[in-house]
Amino acid sequence: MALLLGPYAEVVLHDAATDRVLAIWNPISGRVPGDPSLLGELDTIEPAGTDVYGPYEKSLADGRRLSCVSAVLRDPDGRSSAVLCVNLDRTPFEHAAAVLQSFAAPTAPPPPALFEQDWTENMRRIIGGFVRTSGRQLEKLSRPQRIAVLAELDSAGILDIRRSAPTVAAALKISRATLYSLLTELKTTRSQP
Amino acid sequence: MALLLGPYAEVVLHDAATDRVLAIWNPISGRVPGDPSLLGELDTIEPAGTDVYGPYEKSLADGRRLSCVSAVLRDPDGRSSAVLCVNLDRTPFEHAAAVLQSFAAPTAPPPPALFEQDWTENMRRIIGGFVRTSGRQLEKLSRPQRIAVLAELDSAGILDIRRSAPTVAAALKISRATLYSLLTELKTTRSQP
DNA sequence: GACATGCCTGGACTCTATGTCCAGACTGGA
DNA sequence: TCCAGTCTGGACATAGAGTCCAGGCATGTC
Repeated sequence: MALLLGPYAEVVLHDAATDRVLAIWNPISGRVPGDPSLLGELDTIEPAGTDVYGPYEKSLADGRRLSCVSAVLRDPDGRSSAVLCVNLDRTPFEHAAAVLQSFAAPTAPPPPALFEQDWTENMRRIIGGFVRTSGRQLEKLSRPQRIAVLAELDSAGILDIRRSAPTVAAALKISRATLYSLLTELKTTRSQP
Repeated sequence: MALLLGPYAEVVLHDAATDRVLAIWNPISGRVPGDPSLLGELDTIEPAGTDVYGPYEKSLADGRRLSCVSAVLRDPDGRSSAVLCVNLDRTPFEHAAAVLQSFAAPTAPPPPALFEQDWTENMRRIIGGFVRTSGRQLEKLSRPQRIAVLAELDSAGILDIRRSAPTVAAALKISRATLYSLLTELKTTRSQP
């Protein structure tokens, strides 16, 4: 697979037991065998049916975005034993697409059609992404981490939506009171760092 | 210009005095000389500086989207006398871009990044679009027309944003009371048509 | 085990935004 | 001139947004 997909795809084999990288081909992310996988709660991402997840999106620290699929490889007895991930660097395609689009595109952003109708989906993606990259369960986040998630949600405009507060609090599994407590802390530390 | 831009661009010359099409080359929109221009309040769209507007976006009934620029050609005395519009069919470019994008794109929509941060921009575009297609000034819309705009704004989620009501009312140049009046009428007629 | 610390929580509370109502003003016809 | 339809500012009731606090529940320390 690594050969077929040329220099733009990274193929990683994870050990599900130790949560570490077993082998890696064409390492875009710079990981080496033995590194922690940070798969976190991959198993619970998509409880629907198959053992193949994705395609979903991940980002590298340098901003490149990857399209990823993962497959769980199971023992004969059914317990998972390894996870195979293929990460494709999208940037070249995005660049080419941007060239084509910009040729005729108005400077105004393409009418965002229906404004992100389902903001709860949006919210869940942000929270889910944080949980996955931080590698800790939602319930076990530290206070600063919770504040960080809130900052993301806030700057994504989620909190400007009517009646969102209770929903957001529920999604973060904290009380409404705590939500506001975190929020004021976020704002004060932002103005006096 | 029509020759240069091949089969994908329509060039139209409008008579500002009679608001009708003077001449048209390569008619994508199917208009012929003598047709009404429906330029509406083009002159007030972008009061900033020059006599060249755009690029902005228009749509055809069949769904194709056009990138458009307009230039006002003035008499020596400074009053406008004609408007030259170039409309470029974006669909071929969009198709090509879509092919490239879909190759590596996750099925999930690309994280709408920052949720349409500036919803007021969004709102103005919807209102502006309505005014332009209806061809009537904002202040002179009929009640059903106002309801129609509100329906668009509503289904775009604008009204689900906190504190949007006063801003929306102001943008529509109606009072807050009227806004709610229109809104209840919209909702009752929608449930009992 | 006793205590201190830090955070979370439910509930009570205040204040602001939302939505409703109405009398009066305005507008475009008959 | 009057009338019907509509818009408006202001008064109001209610729901939602934020704030506050006395507890509760962990964790860590002695």
